[in-house]
Amino acid sequence: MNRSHTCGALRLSDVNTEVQLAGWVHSVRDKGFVLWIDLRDRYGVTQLVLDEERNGADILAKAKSIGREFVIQISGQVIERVSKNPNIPSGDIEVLVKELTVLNTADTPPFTIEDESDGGDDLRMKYRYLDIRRNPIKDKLLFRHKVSQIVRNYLSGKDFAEVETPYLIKSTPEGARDFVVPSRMNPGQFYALPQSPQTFKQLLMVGGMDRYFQVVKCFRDEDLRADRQPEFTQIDCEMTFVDQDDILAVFEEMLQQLLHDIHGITPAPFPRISYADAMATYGSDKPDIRFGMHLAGLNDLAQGKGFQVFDQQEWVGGFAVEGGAAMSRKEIDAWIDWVKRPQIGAKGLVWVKCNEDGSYKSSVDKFFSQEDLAEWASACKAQAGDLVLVLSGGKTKTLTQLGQLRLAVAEEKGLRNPQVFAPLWVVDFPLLEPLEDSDHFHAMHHPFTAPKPEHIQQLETSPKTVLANAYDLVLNGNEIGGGSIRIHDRAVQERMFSLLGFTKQEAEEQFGFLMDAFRYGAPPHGGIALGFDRLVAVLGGHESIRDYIAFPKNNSGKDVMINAPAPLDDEQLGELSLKTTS
RNA sequence: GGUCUGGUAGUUCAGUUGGUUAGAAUACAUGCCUGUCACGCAUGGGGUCGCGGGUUCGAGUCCCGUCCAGACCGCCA
Repeated sequence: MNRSHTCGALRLSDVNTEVQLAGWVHSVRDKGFVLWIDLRDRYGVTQLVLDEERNGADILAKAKSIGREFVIQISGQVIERVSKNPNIPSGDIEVLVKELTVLNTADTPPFTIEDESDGGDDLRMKYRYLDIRRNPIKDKLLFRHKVSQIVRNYLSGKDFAEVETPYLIKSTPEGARDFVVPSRMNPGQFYALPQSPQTFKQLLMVGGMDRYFQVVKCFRDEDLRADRQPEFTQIDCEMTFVDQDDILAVFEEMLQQLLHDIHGITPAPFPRISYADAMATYGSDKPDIRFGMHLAGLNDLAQGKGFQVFDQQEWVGGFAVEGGAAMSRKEIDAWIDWVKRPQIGAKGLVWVKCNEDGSYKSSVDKFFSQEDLAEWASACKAQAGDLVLVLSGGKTKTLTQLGQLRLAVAEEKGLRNPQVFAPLWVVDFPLLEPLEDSDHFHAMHHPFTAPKPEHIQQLETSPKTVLANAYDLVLNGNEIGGGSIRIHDRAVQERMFSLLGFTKQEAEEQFGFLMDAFRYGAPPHGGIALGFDRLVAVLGGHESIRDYIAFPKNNSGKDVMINAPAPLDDEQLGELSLKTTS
């Protein structure tokens, strides 16, 4: 069996060439006297032609019996088309079929194998192997390959070595829920699948690997979203003898390389903003900076004027929507309903229209003068014709709500253009988050993140104010990577575990291997992990990561094609000591 | 764990206030068609209205429960 060309290769310059092609029958157009077959493979579509005069009745009859998605092989001669099709690259030629072999028949597929398929998500996932024949999915998988090649080449060129770390490891209580694997040879004991290779890559640094990367599967047993899968891929990296700026420089250049090679863009040096500024200005630690609409605090201007709703709250703030004064009452009411949804949880929404004539019209005219409203508009940098939207409440919660409203308004106004790329670094994250109902803390990044050296002495005295050498890489409102300088000092790591509520014994049991390693000359090190699926999706201009994964799980963590997960039979359960045999 | 939306032909969907034999497009089958490429034309077959219960003279439509799918909240160091 052989083919001389792929189905995307032949052009006018190949006319008169004898060729062998193989592929799937995309469509058959039977015109009676003449019959065309669109033959498809990964590389494209080539039209085959058969008629009674040139091919004879036998082969024409054979071709008439062929259905969609049959796998066929033909040999024939490339000829120039009488009627050309400018819409496809091979549209100037067709292949006059001389021999035709049906390699395999096919049932009628459950959905059309077209760019705009009629198949719903569920059906497409069940027959994913058919879905992958469609250009949009095929192209996304090839795009993923391209991104991984650029990344691998870039990192290899920077002396990073790809090292594989184990998948069967130990469960730890910090972080997400673990997927666990029972050990047959060790009854009643379990491996866990890694949430990330974090400790192993640090041990590689202790081992002197100096620069490591891995394109690696990670596993988290948490509820899913459109951009979250139970198994997902990270570009995991770690470097020795570096500070934060060194790491940011390497991975800023990597994303620049990707944007350049993929989209022909050479972005300016990425802005760096602190976590505190990101929250204050954008109400998010992963701001979308493709557009303005910066948040502004309005406490000084809006409180103490007799409007009880504001006066009772910790914080009042808002932002300006360009041209928003033209919104109808109905449109504004829709936004009021939007912020009141339980997912957002605001009690209401105050609005101020900045009229073209310099006057103001608001939902709180009874309480505030034109001068008051002018000051709000000024604080939010609103111009005539803009609309100021204002929320109040607890500071953190209200900032988050405004941030969500900002994104939704931008989406509505078409400001979230997926072809525009706005990367930035968010830096200076707090090291610790206070836990409710506890004296202990939660690691904002993870327990191995180093405090800023100048903050180490206040770890115990003022833990909430300790900042970390931790950073996130953000692209278009998506967190596509995060990392930190790690702790490499045993004593500091012990203090960190203590703040997180580990007893000395628990820390020893969970992470003794790491603490031991720190006794034997652990070098300063740090790194980053990029969410590969999400990076590929955002670079590809899409929100959902599912179509960038060959065989994704659905919302319930199920693979509907192979029907996983599934029960085990009693014998297998017994072998794994998961069922007592009676 | 929670909120919301949906489930009707192989597929994507419509189906009014509860009322005759549940429709359209597409796919499929058959026939016709001298250059198609979303080919066209004609004809035809195709339905457990997710499942269970209830209200009613009568349920795709209303109510309750349940299953499945999707989006989101919680969760995701």
